[in-house]
Amino acid sequence: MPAAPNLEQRRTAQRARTRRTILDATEQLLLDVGMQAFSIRKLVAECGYTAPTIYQHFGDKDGLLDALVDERFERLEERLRRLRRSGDPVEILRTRALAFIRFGIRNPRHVQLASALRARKHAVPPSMEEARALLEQPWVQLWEAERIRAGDWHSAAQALGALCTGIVVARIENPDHDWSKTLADDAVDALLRGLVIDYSEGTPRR
Amino acid sequence: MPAAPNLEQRRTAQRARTRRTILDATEQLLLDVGMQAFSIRKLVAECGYTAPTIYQHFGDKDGLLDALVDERFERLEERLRRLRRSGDPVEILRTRALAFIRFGIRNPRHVQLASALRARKHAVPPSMEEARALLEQPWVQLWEAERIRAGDWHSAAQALGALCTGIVVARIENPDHDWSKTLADDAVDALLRGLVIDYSEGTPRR
DNA sequence: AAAGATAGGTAACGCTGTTAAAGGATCCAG
DNA sequence: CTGGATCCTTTAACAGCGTTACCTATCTTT
Repeated sequence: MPAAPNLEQRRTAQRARTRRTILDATEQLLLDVGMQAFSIRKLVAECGYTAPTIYQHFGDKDGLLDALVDERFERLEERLRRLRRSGDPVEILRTRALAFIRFGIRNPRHVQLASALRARKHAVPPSMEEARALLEQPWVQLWEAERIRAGDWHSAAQALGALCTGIVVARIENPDHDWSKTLADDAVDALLRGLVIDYSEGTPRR
Repeated sequence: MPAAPNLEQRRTAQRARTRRTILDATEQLLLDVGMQAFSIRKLVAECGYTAPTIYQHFGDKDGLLDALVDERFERLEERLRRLRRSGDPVEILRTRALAFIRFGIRNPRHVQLASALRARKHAVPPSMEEARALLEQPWVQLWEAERIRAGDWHSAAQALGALCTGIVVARIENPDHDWSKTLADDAVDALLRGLVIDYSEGTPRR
């Protein structure tokens, strides 16, 4: 049987609860009115707390949105970690890249927010950096196995990263365009074919 | 010898001049303070005109920025048109894609602005759409020559477009990262190798 | 029971985009 | 040469924004 909760424990628990409430309301309002029309005033009108409370917990409007984005990107990090780690590094790359793209397409507002936040401050949410690292890491093995066609290891990793963000950004920025259903698969496959030496044809896919 | 300018001609000339002044001041202020801190008040304090004048000419803050972006992207369109149109379509694609990326890297503020504007309104600057069309057009020839490896024609075009915007966005969003000097060349080459059937090795480049 | 910390509320400051109403300059008709 | 119409520009204000100095109530500790 657990001991009665300490004072400090209760306090931090309370803090966590109000943080949660505020974050949930933020997410809801953001989905309702869009990130352009989102404002602290509307948020406090809906979430029950008042402005200074929010500033006490998150410091800043950007801090609040940062927290929201970071939290969501932690899910991506988790998912990437859950995918299999062993086997052909190219296959790992392919799987992670597709998961990355899928996540971006399913969370357009958060991606957009992350981009806007990075545009004004220099800070990147740590979970996002972590996800990128997971997407770059398998390239090291390929490099050591001398399976990278041209250029250095960074170049290849950055190329795949750029392709992923490019697909996500393009699809987010004009969702009405009739995007090829197989775009992500085709593009990632093609880039990997072009970058890696012996991934030309005999891949298990298709 | 030209006739004395008509009244209407003189008026539109005058309009064009003030438009020019305002746009130049906008560009300057934007470069000075960054797009986050840019405001109409600061603009009117620097350009000599007052707020309603600007609203008369551009309708809106977004309209003003739209005009600025559109104007700049017309340069890209021109440059893409100036590049050679004949020869191997793959080579045309490669050249245009690299010009596209180069332009984005050299005009980060305008690209960022275009992205931000597209995020709130649905409108895309026409010159930007034109540039994209120029980047997609050569794919049709490749498709007719049955030189596209897998998927449909749209898929390939969208993949290359996504890679280009991805590289630009990535480099703009964190300019401090030490980007591989050959990233753009390597990435575009690799993707084309993976997408097009007989572009594997014997390209004139390198 | 007194004292002190702490979460939360009140009300204000300075800034923003935007616009209604008014002021002039410039051109045509008589 | 003069009266009137048509633009273009300015003055002054509105509503909403992010943010913060100050105050209040509640609850733990001594």
